[in-house]
Amino acid sequence: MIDPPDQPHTLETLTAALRAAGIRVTRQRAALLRVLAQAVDHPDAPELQKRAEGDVPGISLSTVYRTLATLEAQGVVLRHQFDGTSARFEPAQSTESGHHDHMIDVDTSEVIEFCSDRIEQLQAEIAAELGYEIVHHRFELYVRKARARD
Amino acid sequence: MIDPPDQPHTLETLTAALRAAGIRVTRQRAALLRVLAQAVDHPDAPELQKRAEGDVPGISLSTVYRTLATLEAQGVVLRHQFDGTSARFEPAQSTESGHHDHMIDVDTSEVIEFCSDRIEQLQAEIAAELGYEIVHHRFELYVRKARARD
DNA sequence: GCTTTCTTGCAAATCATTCGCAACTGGCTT
DNA sequence: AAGCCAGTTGCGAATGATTTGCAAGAAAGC
Repeated sequence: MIDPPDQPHTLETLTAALRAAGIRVTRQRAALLRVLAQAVDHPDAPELQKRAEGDVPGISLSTVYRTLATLEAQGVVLRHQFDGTSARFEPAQSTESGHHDHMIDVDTSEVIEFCSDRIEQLQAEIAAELGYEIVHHRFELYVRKARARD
Repeated sequence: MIDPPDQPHTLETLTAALRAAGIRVTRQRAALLRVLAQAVDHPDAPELQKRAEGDVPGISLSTVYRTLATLEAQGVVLRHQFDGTSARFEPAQSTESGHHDHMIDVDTSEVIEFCSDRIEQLQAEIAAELGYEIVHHRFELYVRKARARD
């Protein structure tokens, strides 16, 4: 797991950190890092492949999956498995400003991020009360745009 | 969707309700209903098949899956897709006494149910605040038994 | 009891993801 | 700058849970 940097990860600090972790920064990995850093949404593997093709024509889907697994293991990306869709990924750096959870618009599949300290607190209490400690959690709201009230 | 009964569903009221909904209560479906009603855990499809074999030797896995899909559509069972495991099922009737969420012991895969009104309330607020209404949600805590403190 | 329609069991198909393997390439070494 | 070599890639095949096509079988109404 790569240590949190003093400054937000840039592509440079990040590749350096990866190299330091004994992970080669190949063209395909660099491309995926860039594509992930630029993503404002939550793309899945085929979508990331498509976006990386600009940098590395012919990058294979297996490489995308393998790289994502590697980056996930390094704590650089987060994998989300929302209901009924393939896995979606986001850079962990977007989490640095605090943990967030997700709302999924069931009509559009759009993903909306939100934070709630109270949820975080509440779940820790619940676990503690039952004699457990939290390893990780999953909190997803499947939602639909509220109808303007009549 | 089958209406909530005046009394808790028995196998009888349930099969009657299903028949009324135009769904034939075959031997395999009856067996699965019974097995689900008796389950205190959260079995997956192959496990349900195994348990139903007592009543219906040779019941096929596809039938189990198909039946579970049918019962889910009727609101009779709930399907849970926890991380890294196959889907697990539970009778919806165990939800009648109020909604519950799940803690999954990452060491044992054991599923522990818990209720929290505050969570329910909180998530409704969060969604409303962002202009959405909740269709359903997913709240799972992946936990580990707390080490007795030294 | 008979018929119609819904169900079943089987095997084959899906679908996202992973894996084996031979060819290739970062990046340290000299 | 050239070489080495373990870590990586691309390909295609394998995986594993779940779904589906189809012909044979069985609920429930008549």
